[in-house]
Amino acid sequence: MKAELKLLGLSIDWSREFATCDPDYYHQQQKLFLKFYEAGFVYRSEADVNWDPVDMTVLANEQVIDGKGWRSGAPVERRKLSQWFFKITDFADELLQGLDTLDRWPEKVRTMQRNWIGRSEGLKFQFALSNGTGLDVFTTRPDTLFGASFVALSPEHPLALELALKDDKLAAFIEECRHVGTAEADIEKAEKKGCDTGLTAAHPFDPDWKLPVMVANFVLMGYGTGAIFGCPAHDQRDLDFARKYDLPVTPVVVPSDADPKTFAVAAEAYTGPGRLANSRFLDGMTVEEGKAEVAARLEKDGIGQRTVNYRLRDWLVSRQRPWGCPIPMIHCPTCGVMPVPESALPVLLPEKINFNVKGNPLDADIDWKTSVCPGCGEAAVRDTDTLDTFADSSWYFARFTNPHADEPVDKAAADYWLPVDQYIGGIEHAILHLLYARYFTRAMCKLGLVSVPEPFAGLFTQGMVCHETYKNAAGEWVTPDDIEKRDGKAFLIGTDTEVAIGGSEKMSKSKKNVIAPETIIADYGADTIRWFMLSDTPPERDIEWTNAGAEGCWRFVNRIYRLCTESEGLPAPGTPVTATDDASTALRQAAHKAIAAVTDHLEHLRFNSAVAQLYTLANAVGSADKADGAARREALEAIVLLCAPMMPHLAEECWKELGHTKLVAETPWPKHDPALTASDSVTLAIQVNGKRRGEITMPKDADSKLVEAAALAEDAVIRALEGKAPKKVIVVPNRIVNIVA
RNA sequence: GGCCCCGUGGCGGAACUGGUAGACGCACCGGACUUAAAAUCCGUUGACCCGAAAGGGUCGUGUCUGUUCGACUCAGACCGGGGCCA
Repeated sequence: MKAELKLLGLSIDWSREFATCDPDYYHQQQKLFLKFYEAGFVYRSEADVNWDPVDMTVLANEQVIDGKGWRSGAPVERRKLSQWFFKITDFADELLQGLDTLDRWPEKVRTMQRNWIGRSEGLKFQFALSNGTGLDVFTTRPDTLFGASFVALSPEHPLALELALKDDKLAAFIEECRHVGTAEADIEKAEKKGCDTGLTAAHPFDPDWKLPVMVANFVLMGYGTGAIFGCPAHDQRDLDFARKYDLPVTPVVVPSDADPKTFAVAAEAYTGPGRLANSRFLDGMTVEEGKAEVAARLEKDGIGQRTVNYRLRDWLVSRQRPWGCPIPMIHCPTCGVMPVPESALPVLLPEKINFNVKGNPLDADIDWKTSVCPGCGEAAVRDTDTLDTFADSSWYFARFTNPHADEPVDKAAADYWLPVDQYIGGIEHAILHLLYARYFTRAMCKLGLVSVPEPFAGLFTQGMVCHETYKNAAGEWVTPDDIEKRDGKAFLIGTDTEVAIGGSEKMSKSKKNVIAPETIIADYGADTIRWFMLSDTPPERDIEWTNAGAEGCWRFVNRIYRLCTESEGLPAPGTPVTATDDASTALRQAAHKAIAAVTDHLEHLRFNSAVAQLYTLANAVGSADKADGAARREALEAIVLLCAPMMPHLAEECWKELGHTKLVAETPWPKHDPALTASDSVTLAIQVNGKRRGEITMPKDADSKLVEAAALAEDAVIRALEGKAPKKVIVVPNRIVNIVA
């Protein structure tokens, strides 16, 4: 990896290099963990967690994609375990509001994070149950309270579990629910099912109105209070459920164009705006007024409270893996959970790890895990979990500012460098890494370790490099290095054995569709591959690797080199350009326009457009035989300097060939001369009734009357008008003339 | 289901706040140089039609409507692809 980066000639300060698995790094991370612990940002709790049966570890919610572990792809299971959590939910609101300050982040990523945090305002209130207890529910639609027809508990709700002890049918139902995946999407897609508890709940505004209390598979324990009231007319899940169990469906919100007396809900719940109906004192109110009225009344009665609820869950960071950063905690039978004193850090991983054990090798390593309690000095055991490796990448950028500091973060260095000006990563990090890193930075900021609340001022999400995939008859992936193409079909090199050509996918080792950079660099050189990767596709899109494209870039590299070495009659470096003939002036204009355009494109990361400008300039130089030597030198030097960020090796070579003794790297970026980028004549298109009929060349900023007269005098215009008099002439200065006939 | 993004030649893609659609590259074809080839250089290339030619015309940015003197660009509906949340 490092060798590849060096071969590509990337400008990286290797003196700051570290690996997150270095004991020094995880030593600092353990200190950071303990600071978080002291500050109350970390807690331990028993909870239903996502268990990856292949990786044999728990995963955070963010790391479960479509019900599967993000690394292993195995369907996750639910387990109840005692685990460490970062209290990221305490930061939910500021993480959400902070998104508004990130104006150099893609809107898409900000939206994804907003959705993930999932803030919703609503009302928490209590139902009085027939067994004499109270049940808290959360709703975002208190306005629909008179449309309620049941109350539902999550299968994991404590009350459900308690009732199941005496109710076999309910216990069996809860057991059945456990077999559905933990992902919300799975639960959503599953058929809505429920089981009656036998209890009833009194409507908060009418003690005589009793609602059945059910346990339902679509109610999430992790959202709100794990209990809801169901209003079938205005929530699709509730409606599906009500239809199945034949519960009443009473519309209480009526759209403005419908009659309250006849409005009915059939197969689709109505979630739009409207006026309340069938709702006693709420009748006639809007949805918003209804929400406010119900909340105010229940708050006054002391059984309700307006609350904000988040979808975001706390970040589960314990991992049952023998690599990474050991959690610096000790479990003492007497003192409980004790942090390892800072003087006893780092807690190093064992030197030898025995993987031939069931479960976590650290847990099986008696020598390693046996310790003494820092409180009472008696025998105790270490926490055998390691931190989620996403923690490692959540603060490394702060460590980079001074990677050798004795503390996790050197404040002065961090203040100098942070926030990161331009962060680049794949869109797949939109929620995981980018949310965790934002959380860490805010937590560190609260602790005074850094001064900035946000880690990355600018974010750019780049695309992937893709390539065709190949499979042999046995269905195994075949690397492109072993393929040759004949008549659009692929064969193993030197044989008639055909292989199937699959779709183009992100280059990955598992699919073997990787072109190793070393090979390409050996064939074409590092600059060709750099140029190729930038040349056609905008960086945010996926790029399709084709050899044909690379060949074209190789030609350009050679062309630039030839232009610089074979041009004749160039004056010495630094010679002022004095010629004013047309050819020289035209070349100078081309050079300065390119300087202005390339500079602008590069600043906006539009590398493909910058490349196109350089081709245009190279074409201009190539055909400027008549231009003065000094003008040609100026244009060539512009090409070399403008190419340098993309093709540094070529640029230095050409710069030397052009007679310079300093490096391009030491040379200032070129500046364009505005006098040369503004031409004094412009070509305007002439339209008749919106159709282009010709063009005229006029002095820049010519008087509209003159432009109009010139346009009307054009042969093509006269022909198109067919003798009709123009009704109206629109002159857009320096751009276009449209004649309406 | 909701929200968001995307749809332009054979291909990758240009086109700033509505103002000459297809820049630039790839590929293809033709030509020059060469005994020949490679390399290099020059030229054509959105579709269709008229013309011997010069040239001229019609259509054209997923589909259909609309706004406008003028729409790849704005609005609405739809089709297709992708993403996020369900």
